[in-house]
Amino acid sequence: MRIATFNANSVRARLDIVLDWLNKHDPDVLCMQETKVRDEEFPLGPFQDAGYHVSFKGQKSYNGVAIISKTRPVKVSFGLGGRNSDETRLAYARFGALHVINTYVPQGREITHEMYQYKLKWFRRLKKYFDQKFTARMKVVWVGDLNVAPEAMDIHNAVQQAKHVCYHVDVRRSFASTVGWGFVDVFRMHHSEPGCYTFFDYRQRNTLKENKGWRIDHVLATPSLAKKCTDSFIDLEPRGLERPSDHTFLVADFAI
DNA sequence: ATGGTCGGCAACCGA
Repeated sequence: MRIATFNANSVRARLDIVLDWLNKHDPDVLCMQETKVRDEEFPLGPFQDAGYHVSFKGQKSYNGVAIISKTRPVKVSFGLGGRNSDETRLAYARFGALHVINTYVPQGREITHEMYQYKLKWFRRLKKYFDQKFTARMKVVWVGDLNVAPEAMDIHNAVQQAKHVCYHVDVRRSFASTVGWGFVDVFRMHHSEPGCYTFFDYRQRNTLKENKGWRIDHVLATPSLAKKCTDSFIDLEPRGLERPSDHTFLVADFAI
C-alpha cells in the first residue's frame, strides 16, 4: 500500500504533473492540498480515466483538499467539526481498517498575525479530533502540508528562522503535542540524515539546486501502522519540471 | 529590511 501527499498549489495548473506522477509511481492513495478549485470545477474526469476515485472539498482561490484512491473509500468526511470546521482543510477517508486524514494546516502568515494563533489552536483542535474519532491502537495515517518543520534539521537555515510561523518554538510545541497523540514520523523512521526537504520557496533563486528547503509535508502513522512502513521518500522531480509546484511529492510504502 | 515568483482571478491576496 503506497500513500503519497502533494501540495498541488492548484490541481488544474498541475493536472498533467499529477497524472504523470500517478502513472509513474502508482500510489494507492494520493492526498492533495491547495487544490484551489470549487467542487463543480474539479477536474474529476481525468482522475477517473486514470482509474482513481476522488473525494474532494474545495472553494474558490484558496485551500481545498482531495483524496485520490484506487478503491472507493468506505467513509468520507470533511472538516474538524464544530464552528469554523475548515472543511477545505481536512479530508478523511476510511479504506477498510485504514484511516486516512489529509490536512492543509493554516500557514499562520506572521507571528503577530491572528492567523498564527488560529494555527496553534488548529493543532489543539486536531488533537481533540483524533481523540474523539480514533485510538492510537487503530491504523491511522495523518498526512499533508502541515506547515511545520519539527526540528532544526528540517530547515536549511534554522538559526535564521526562529520567528518563522513554520518553525517558531510555539508552533513546534503545538505540532509536537498533536503528534504526541500517538503518531510516528515514518519519513524520519527511514531517514535520519539531514538535508531532506519537501518545500522549496520559489520566491528565492536556486532553492532546489542549492537544496535550500523545508520539511513541512509529513506522513505520520500510529505505531501499529508505522511498524509496517517499509520505505518513505521525497520525489524532487516535479520541482525540476517546467511548471513546478513549490512542494514535492512525499511517499510512504506500507506492507498492508 | 526588502523583494523575489507563482496561481487565481481580475485588484490584490496568500504562500
